[in-house]
Amino acid sequence: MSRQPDPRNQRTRSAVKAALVDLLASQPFDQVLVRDIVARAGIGNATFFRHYRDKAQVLEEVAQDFFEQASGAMLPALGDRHSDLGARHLCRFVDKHRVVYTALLTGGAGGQIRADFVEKTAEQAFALAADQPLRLPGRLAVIYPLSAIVAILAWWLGEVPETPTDEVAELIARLVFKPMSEY
Amino acid sequence: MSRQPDPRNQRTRSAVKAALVDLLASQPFDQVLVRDIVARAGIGNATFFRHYRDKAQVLEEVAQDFFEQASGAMLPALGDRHSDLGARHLCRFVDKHRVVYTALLTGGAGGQIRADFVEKTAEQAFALAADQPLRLPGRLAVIYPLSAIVAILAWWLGEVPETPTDEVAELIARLVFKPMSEY
DNA sequence: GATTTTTGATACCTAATGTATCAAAAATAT
DNA sequence: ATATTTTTGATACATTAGGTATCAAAAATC
Repeated sequence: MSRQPDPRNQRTRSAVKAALVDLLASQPFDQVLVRDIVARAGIGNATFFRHYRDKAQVLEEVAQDFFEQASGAMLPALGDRHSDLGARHLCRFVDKHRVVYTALLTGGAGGQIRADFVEKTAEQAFALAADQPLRLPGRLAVIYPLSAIVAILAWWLGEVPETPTDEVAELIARLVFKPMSEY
Repeated sequence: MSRQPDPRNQRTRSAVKAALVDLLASQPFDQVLVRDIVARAGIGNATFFRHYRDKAQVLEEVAQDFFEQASGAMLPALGDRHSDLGARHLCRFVDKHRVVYTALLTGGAGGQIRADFVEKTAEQAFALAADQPLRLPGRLAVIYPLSAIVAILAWWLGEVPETPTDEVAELIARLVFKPMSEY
C-alpha cells in the first residue's frame, strides 16, 4: 500500500528552495554555502542532504519551478504571428513574479542560470515547434530568440527595473521577433 | 635597478592557462580542481598559488587574453555602418582561434564565461560608443548585441561547427545589426 | 662562479562537503 | 487514543579540496 506523501517532506523542500532564492538575491551561487541554506531554512544539516544531493540540485529545482512557468509564457511568443502579444504576455508574467526572476536572472549566479534556462527551454521549444517551418537553421531558431530575450529581461530587471513592462515587450518584439519573421 | 622578467614566470603562467583551457573543453569550470590544473600543467601545488589567488583568476586571465582580441574584432561591428564587414571580420577571427573559443564558449563553463565576457566587453564598448548616439536605451545598446552575438557564436562552434564562416557572419548581420540600425 | 629567484615536494592547516547515529517530534494507521 | 512509522534536528565525524609553510634543488641573473 503506497503511503500518502508526508507533509514534512514538502515543507522542507519548500523551505530549502525559498532560502536559496533569498540568498541568491545578494550573492553569487557558488558563494552560497550549504550551511547558509540550512540556517536560513531553519532545518538541520543532515535533513538537507536527505532531500538534495548538493546545492546545485536545489538550484536546478528552483529554476525549473519558475522557468517552467516562464516557458509557458514564452513559447507562444516564438510562434510566427501574435508575437507582439506573446512578448507582452511574457513581460507581464515576469513582472508579476519579479522578485524571484530578479534573483534568478540578475543574481551572481546569473550566467549559469540563464544558460541553463536557455538550454532547457530550447529543448521544449524545439520539440513544440517541430511542425511549423523554422526560418533559422537548426536549433538556432530557438536558441537565438531565447538568448536575446533573456538578455533583455536581465537588463530590465537588473539595471532599469522601473522601465514600463509594455515598453520592454515592445523592445523584444521589435528587436527579436520582427527580424526573425522577416528573415 | 628593475630586474628583467624571469622566464620561468611566464612559462609557469602559460602552462597553467593552457592546462585550464584543456580541462574546460571536457568539464564545467566549477568541477575543475586546482589539483587537476597543476597536474596537467606539470607544476607543483605551491607554485600555482604563488601565481594565482584561485582558479577563477586563471579563468579571468585566460578569458581576458582571448576576449580582448575578440573585442577588438567585435567593437567596430557595433558601430553604425560597415556592420556587415564587422561581422565578417569577427567571425573570421573566431574561426582562426577556433580551438580556444570552442573551449571557452561551449565548454561546461560556458554560461558563466559568456556572461563575464558580455559584461566586460560591454564596459569597453559602452565607453567607446560614448560619442555616437545610441539607438537603444542605456547599456542595452551594447548588452543586447553582445549577448546575441555570443549566443550565435556558441551555437556555431558547439552545434554546427562546419557552417561556413561567412554564413555565420551573414546571420549576425541580419539578425542583430540590421534590426538595431533600423530601430 | 656567486647570488638571487623560482620551483617542486612534502607536510600541514582550514573550511566546506557530505555521512552516521539516535533520541524526539510529527504524521499516519489502527 | 494509542501504537507504529517516518522525518527531523543535533551532534559528531569522515572526506575532500583549498590554501599555506618550509626547504633543498634548479634555474636565471649578476
